[in-house]
Amino acid sequence: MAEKTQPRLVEVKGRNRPAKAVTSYDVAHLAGVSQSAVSRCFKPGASVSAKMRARVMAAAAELGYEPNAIARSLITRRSNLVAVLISNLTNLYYPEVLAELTRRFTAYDVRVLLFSLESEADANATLQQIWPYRVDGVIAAAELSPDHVAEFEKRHVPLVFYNRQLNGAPVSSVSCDQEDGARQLVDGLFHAGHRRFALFTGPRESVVGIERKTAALERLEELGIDEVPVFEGNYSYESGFNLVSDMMANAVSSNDEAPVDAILCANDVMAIGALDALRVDYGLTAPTDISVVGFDGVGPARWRSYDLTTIRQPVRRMTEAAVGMLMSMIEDPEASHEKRVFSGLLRAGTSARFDAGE
Amino acid sequence: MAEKTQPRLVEVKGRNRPAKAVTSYDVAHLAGVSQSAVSRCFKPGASVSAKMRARVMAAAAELGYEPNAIARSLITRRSNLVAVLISNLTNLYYPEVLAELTRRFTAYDVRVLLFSLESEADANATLQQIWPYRVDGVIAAAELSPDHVAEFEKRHVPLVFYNRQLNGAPVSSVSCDQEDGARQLVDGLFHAGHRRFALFTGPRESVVGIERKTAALERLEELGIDEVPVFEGNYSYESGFNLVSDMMANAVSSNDEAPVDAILCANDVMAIGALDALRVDYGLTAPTDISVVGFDGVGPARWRSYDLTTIRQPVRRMTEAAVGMLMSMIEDPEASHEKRVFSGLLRAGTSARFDAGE
DNA sequence: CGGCAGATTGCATTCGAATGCAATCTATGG
DNA sequence: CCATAGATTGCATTCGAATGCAATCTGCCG
Repeated sequence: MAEKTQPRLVEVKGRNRPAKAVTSYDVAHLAGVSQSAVSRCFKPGASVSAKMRARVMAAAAELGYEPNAIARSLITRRSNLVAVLISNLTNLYYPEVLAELTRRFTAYDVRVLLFSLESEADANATLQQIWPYRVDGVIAAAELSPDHVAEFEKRHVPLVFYNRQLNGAPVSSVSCDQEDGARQLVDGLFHAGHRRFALFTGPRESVVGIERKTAALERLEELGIDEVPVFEGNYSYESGFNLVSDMMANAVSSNDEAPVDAILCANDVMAIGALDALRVDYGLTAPTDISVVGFDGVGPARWRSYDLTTIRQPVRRMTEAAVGMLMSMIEDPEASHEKRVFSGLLRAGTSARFDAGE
Repeated sequence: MAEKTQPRLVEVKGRNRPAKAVTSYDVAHLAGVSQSAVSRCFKPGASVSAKMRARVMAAAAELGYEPNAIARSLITRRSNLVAVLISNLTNLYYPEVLAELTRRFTAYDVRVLLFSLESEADANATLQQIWPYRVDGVIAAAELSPDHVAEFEKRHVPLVFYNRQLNGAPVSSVSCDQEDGARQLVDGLFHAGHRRFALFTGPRESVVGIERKTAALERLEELGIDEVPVFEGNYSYESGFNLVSDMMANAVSSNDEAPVDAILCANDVMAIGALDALRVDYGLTAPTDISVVGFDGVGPARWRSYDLTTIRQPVRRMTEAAVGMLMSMIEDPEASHEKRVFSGLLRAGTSARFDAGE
């Protein structure tokens, strides 16, 4: 019966030619069945007799057959690929997120295409690279413009933002409650007696940074504290380090002590930079002389030299939510959008005098 | 002339159906040309008249056409995808490598499929996920067994190891000269007068770790120093931290001072952990009381609390080499294998008394 | 104006797997 | 032993772009 299939398979694909990969036709030929049978054997839940399955699998194993995902994607219109956009990978916070995301997508048998954006301008170029691959969905831990988001709509590509928003726009997102976190930090510092605050913010364009900053300032105002000096950084160690001297220079005059007693940093790495500058350049140590808090809960926040008081983002739960949300949007494109916001967990380290409870 | 093309395009693909993406047929139809013409317009260097190109591009723009990379890959047998395998992403060293790799591949118009392996056992499963996608090549910053490598050979998938080897096996690789780095560190410490060394190694299975350790021990022996206590860690901060007490407990008795005067750590993060433990638990600070050196040159090594003396891996050059090597293997599958080894650069911090020599 | 080389264009086929439909097989019941 | 419903299987087509080949067009020269 094997003779029924076309001979070209045998002739053209000897073991001497440029090494074409094994196809379902090859397997079918060897097993003496049709190509569709082979295809069905590799599709869960398809109608195949035990005998057939055994023959086909034996042949497939013998030839080392692997279904071609490219061909499959073409016909099924499902690539089983998702794109993950990350704005700047060297930010200590993202590797953990990325690792979790890939792990979870793998569980769904979905592959991750990684794109690392260096700037807003990259977004355009990156999207152009994504569309041709017909990804099933996208997770964006990077800023996208409303126009970009509209493109997703138009192309019916599910999109889930990770820690980003697009103000009122109808998009799905998973994020950490930055405002709540900022309030927790402010409250704890306030209760512990701090009254002279300073803010080290993220870069002007960072939405997350703005949320943290705004919430902190609002809360401080509610507590009757105005006139909070704000210094703009860029999430880097150096910026946290350098802002300390800016802050000191900015101080009115008081030579006797630090001009502020608590610094709220936009992220952990800046807090770490600030702590170092305070100690190295000014001989001030936390929490005795001054309090410093961060945000994110990255690994180094737990290093003993810093032991930051910070808000730990629940990365596990957030990534689980993001992946789950994207997958269900892929399954059901009609589903409506959803925003899930997770509260951060306070991690009380020793970088600040802090009083969490009532 | 548009009437010449099949009408099904018009009928089936109205604007009401489940939203199929725009295809080259749609563009061809609108422009009144053949599908092949459209295809040629999107292929650099194809034979197309200016007039034709203009018409097609106009139609394509009007419809928002994006070539389908999946379909293209099927026929060209080139997916323009590469897989990057990374053994454990949360190791501080890898995010930088990963960011560089994606950046460079992007320049070649190649997309990166990311796989993060958590253990050796994952390698099998991961490879199974890779084959169906017919990636053009793979960069492995993870251990693979000879059997795995044989699979690459068999399937003619170019493979470049990043900081891994497979003893004598004929594979391409890019790596940092671990031995040389270890020697530089030993020499510098020795010249500065250190004589009582200890080693904090990476996990037993880590090839890189073994190289660093072996080279250090050999060099020490050449310098007449035997009996070097070796403690096994796992590259983590905690392991570096904890090994300090192991080391102290292991010391003969001398209560007066540290049992060793120089610790060679397998990577920066362990060195950082060690520095913290020494300071916090034993009141010893570097470089006065003891010297600690790391390896890699990750960002936190430059943080002022640590300011590590370490070997900085030339990540830029290494990733450039890896990407270039893989791309040329893809272009020319016949090319022979190549190993490129880059020397690390000594970064002299203040975590060690150190004399780099003439 | 005829002829010819080179440039363009279209036709038809191909890549490899999935799937609707029809044909065939199997098991069951009468 | 036959009919019939349900399970299997094969056939033929499809997904969307690339490309060898042949047909057509252009421009240039004599």
